[in-house]
Amino acid sequence: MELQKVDGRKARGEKKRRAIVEATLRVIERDGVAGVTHRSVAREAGVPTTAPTYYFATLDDLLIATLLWSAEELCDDMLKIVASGGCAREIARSLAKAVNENRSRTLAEYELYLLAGRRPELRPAARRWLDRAVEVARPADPVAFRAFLAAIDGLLMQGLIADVAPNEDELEPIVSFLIRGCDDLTAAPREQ
Amino acid sequence: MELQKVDGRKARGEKKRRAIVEATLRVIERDGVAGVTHRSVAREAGVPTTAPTYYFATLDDLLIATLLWSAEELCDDMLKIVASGGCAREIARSLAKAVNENRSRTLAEYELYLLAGRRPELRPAARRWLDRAVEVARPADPVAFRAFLAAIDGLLMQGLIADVAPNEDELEPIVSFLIRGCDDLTAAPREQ
DNA sequence: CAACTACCTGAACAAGTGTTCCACAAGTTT
DNA sequence: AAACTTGTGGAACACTTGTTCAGGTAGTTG
Repeated sequence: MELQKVDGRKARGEKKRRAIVEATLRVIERDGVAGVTHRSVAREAGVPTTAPTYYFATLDDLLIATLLWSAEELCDDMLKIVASGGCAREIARSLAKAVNENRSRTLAEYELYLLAGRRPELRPAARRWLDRAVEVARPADPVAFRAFLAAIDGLLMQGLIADVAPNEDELEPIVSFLIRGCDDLTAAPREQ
Repeated sequence: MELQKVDGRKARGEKKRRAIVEATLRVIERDGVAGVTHRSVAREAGVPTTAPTYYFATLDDLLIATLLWSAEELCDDMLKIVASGGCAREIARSLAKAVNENRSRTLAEYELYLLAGRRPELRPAARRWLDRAVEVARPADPVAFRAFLAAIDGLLMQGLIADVAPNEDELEPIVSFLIRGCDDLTAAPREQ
């Protein structure tokens, strides 16, 4: 009991810290990275103006913390897409969901990508889902798999700038084309 | 002579206007959309602080004008990639150039994409190269072609967040995989 | 030449920014 | 209990932002 006893103050603080990060992500989803200010985040999180400054030395630190955290969600989302049993229908469904129901989240995730392009420290986080995808899929044909991963990014981005986002029926044939040849994406290690 | 005589004042104004747009694009390439302010643009263009406001009612108008204009360059660049004679080597070379020599320009172009995601008025411009690509290529297999176009976006984006951007040798096999089946992308109807 | 017009800009303003500071509240330890 | 640590938040500061505006300047016209 005494062992895992933690300072109640720190516990509450840590909770608030996470609340601030989550509020920041909501702001990014709504208004983009440009809309992130100490005050807008504080308002969104329902904390005083100075709270974000207290928990994060600088606005940049808050942004980076938020994006690193959101990168894990990106990773999960993407892996869910990739590992949809290698079935084109499932993959197409996930992609369609990303550009429709989860549009703002997807948009936020690509803001992360872009920011990573300018800030090397964010790159490992932004790239993580790509590395993990290769790990879990163990593709028989690495080249085909890289093409597949690239196309996922492209389909999502292009889906975000379409007048009406594509649905799963439109996406399915394209996905089919991409995964033909890597019949079962997760198959490789068996015979080798 | 008298016919095409234009007010010298207006001519100078139009020139300055274009200089401001070009300066804005340079700022975007260097610091991203976030770095665009009346003052930063004015400094870059070597004009007084109020000049951008004079020529563009609002900062947003300036940003939109710049992005619409840059979208034409994006279109040209992308078409150059797509229409590299349908040869994988050429396409790979163009892609490698985009993420190396022209890295900052490519980054700026994806800022346009992302902004278009949030501002419907920018979407037609951002999408233009996709439509034009289909026009000029007249692909025999539209599905394969869409997959190819998506993969271009993905390869570029992923190239931008890599620790070391890929070179043409790494890209070539992936491109080859993508255009297999659409042997000659520009082949379909040869009836001129 | 002067009159006119259209373009241009320096100074200024209100609003919003990141951040600091300090008094104080809440929790923990001695 | 007192002494300490940690969390909290209102006021304030220096600074940057977008935008306005009145006066000035260059180009055109009579």
